[in-house]
Amino acid sequence: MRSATERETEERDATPREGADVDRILETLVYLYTESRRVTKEVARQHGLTGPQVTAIKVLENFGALSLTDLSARMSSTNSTMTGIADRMERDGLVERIRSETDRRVVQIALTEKGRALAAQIPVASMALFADALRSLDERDRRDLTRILRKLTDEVTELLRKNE
Amino acid sequence: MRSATERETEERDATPREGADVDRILETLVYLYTESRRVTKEVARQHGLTGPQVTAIKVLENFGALSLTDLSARMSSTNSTMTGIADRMERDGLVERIRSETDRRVVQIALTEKGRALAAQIPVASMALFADALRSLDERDRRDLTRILRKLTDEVTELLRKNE
DNA sequence: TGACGAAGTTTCGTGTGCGGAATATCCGCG
DNA sequence: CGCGGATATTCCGCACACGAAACTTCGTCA
Repeated sequence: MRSATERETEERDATPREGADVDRILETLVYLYTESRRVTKEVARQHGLTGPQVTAIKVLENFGALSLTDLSARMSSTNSTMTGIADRMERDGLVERIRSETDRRVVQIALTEKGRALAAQIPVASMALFADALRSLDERDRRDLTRILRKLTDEVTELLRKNE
Repeated sequence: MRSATERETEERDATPREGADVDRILETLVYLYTESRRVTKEVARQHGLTGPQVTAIKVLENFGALSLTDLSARMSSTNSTMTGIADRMERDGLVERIRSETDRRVVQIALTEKGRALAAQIPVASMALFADALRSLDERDRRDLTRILRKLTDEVTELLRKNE
């Protein structure tokens, strides 16, 4: 398969054709992730929020006020995206921006009373559907999954480091 | 932790505190998924495309012309989203819309010559980073992961069916 | 034939999501 | 002090992403 040019590094890929199960795994993950996000959004909407807003509100509830950079890192988002989310949450009176005294570049995002009250009403942080499904796994499966995900994370980190 | 109000339905959560590993797994999955999407987008950009456009082009290469509904289903997207993606790809001469003769409601999305040529140049369908990481797993881990994901999918399907 | 509900697509409004540029501030070094 | 590189946030333009509404066409049933 592939093509004729195979000069690249091929440390792995011992048996060809094995891409089939990789494709299957990917397709399944995309399905699970997409469907979970859809449900999360639906649940959030019942509280007048969006998906990312629920995530933000729960993160802030757990960790207290965070700088915009820390908050976006926690959410695997980017600063420019987080700015918009914070804007809309500030507009709706859920959070407030507090300029740091010690470092005036930094903006702390803090829950307002209204935000805190709303956070208390929402039981799950995010991806409720996925979390429910995970809870249905037995102890052994969950350990295996954790182990495999750690390997994947290490490999991804390695690949990212290598390419930049 | 949490708070004192615990009156809610607690069918599960037999042992409290076990939500910790679920949270960890979720966080890891979100990280892996997000980072992979970022890299995919980066790779796509080197061909003048976006992430979803690469996915679409490879799906169409594999399955031939598809109706907009079928294409969006394959991509775990929605019709309204797919309309926009198709618009931009049509604008760039990668695909063309062909009205079905038998059912004039249906629009077939088909690759143009330019689109087909571009598809041939792109080796991986999508989520290249994730796929690379998956390939680094040994046989046993991959089997375990497949097994666990199947359980998760069944559970998610069940939960979705139950709630609607 | 005509009404009518169902199915396929598009349109609209809003909210992410991202990279790159612009801005403001911090820090160390001379 | 003043300069330049690094860091934090915002701004801009574009591409998703989704639900609801509008529009066209289809199938059916009276």
